[in-house]
Amino acid sequence: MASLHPSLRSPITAADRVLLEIQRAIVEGDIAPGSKISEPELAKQFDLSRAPLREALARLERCHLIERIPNAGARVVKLSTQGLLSLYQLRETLEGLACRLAAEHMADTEIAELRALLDQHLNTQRVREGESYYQEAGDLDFHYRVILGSKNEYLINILCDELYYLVRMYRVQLGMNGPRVSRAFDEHKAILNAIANRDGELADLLMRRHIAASRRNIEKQLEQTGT
Amino acid sequence: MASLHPSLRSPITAADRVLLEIQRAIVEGDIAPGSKISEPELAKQFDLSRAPLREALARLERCHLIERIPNAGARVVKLSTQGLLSLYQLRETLEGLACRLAAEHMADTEIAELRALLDQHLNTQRVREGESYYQEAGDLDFHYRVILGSKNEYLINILCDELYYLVRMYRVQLGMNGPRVSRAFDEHKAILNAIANRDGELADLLMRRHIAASRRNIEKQLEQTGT
DNA sequence: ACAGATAACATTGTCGACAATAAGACTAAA
DNA sequence: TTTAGTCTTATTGTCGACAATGTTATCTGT
Repeated sequence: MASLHPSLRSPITAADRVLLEIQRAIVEGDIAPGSKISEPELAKQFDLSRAPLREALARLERCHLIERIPNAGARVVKLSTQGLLSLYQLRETLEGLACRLAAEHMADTEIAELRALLDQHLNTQRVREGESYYQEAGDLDFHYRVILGSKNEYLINILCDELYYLVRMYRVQLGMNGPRVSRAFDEHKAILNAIANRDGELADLLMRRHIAASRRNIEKQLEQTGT
Repeated sequence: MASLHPSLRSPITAADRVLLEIQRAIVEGDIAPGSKISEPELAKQFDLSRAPLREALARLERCHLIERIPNAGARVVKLSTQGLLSLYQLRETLEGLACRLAAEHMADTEIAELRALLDQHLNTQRVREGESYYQEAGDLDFHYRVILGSKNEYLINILCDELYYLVRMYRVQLGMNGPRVSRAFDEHKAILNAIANRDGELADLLMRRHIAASRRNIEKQLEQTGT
């Protein structure tokens, strides 16, 4: 694979650590959208030199969390309805493809594991109803596994390493919760069944619908908050 | 847009220059696939320090031309049938989407310009029959404009900045030529017509077929050469 | 002779300082 | 008062050196 998630790579460098911290801070809104990134300031804050920090910034740019202008500096991205639309448009298509490929390429054992995962999520959902953290983690886990099941390295890279964090940022800052939660589980189940039946076309369709529904949900939140 | 092509950005830095040079060298095979990238060596070769070089390497990794392992170094990617398949699988879907969006979002003037471009290519094709360089440039130009016409920043970024160079590497090193050249023009024309008719669905379908045909063509070359 | 440990080497990661560029403040003229 | 220009300041880009890690060759013991 071109680039693995830092936490999954053997040697963890200083740049990796600061990357994860800043990534989290941006995604969760601790660093405000649109705010300027100051290299000296951040370097002092994390107590390291600018070299590993710049490495981290390069990767943050790669996953669309910041925008850099040469000789001018970097800014945290601003969320927008247009951006959300573009992002989810892409996700629909890409994860749809991932589903179709997963239906072709996932091993039976992988499918069984995925089914076990869903059952497990269903339980935790019942126990901790309304707590969006577990729900979100479970949802991401499901999507992750399907994407990995596609066995297409470029597709995996784009979805998991480049688009994922931005998707999460929209969800965290705009709130993915409410009645959609329970429905999402049913949709996951249906997708899994399609994959298990090796029906790539149906899996594709269901995943696209699933994401479209998710998009509409967030869009609603965005309009309430105001651009 | 998250990241523009270096040559299109106002301030051109040393890292940009060396990036373009190495990029070209890798794509055209001057630096052999699979060979190790030595930072000190390249720095000496291009007569600059390792800092801008590492910046360039980070971007090369981003467009999948090299693979880096922390503390171990970077290697130029190796071409493979599997890689080609994965890449074109993705391209089919993504450029199909781009076409559908282009049919929705391109301005009439843009469509007119694209038509003019195609006519122009037809002429140069007749004049310089068989010279694949112009053909390739023209083909890329067409695809570029359609992608830009989608008006989806993430889609544009992925296709133009991340996947493009690798696509070109396969084409350059394996040779896209022969009878496919003339047929490609007709396919471009058909795609353009669909876009002009605002028939996104058809444009999507035609583009996917167009790329699938292109893939089969290269695949054939790859099998002849041997893995 | 072969396997494992060890040491010498090379390469990458990180650091602090300097140079080049852009942003902002201040002055001066209309 | 506004605006254009200049100058100051701060930030980014680049550099050379050091530290940490990976790799390779050597040495030792069986």
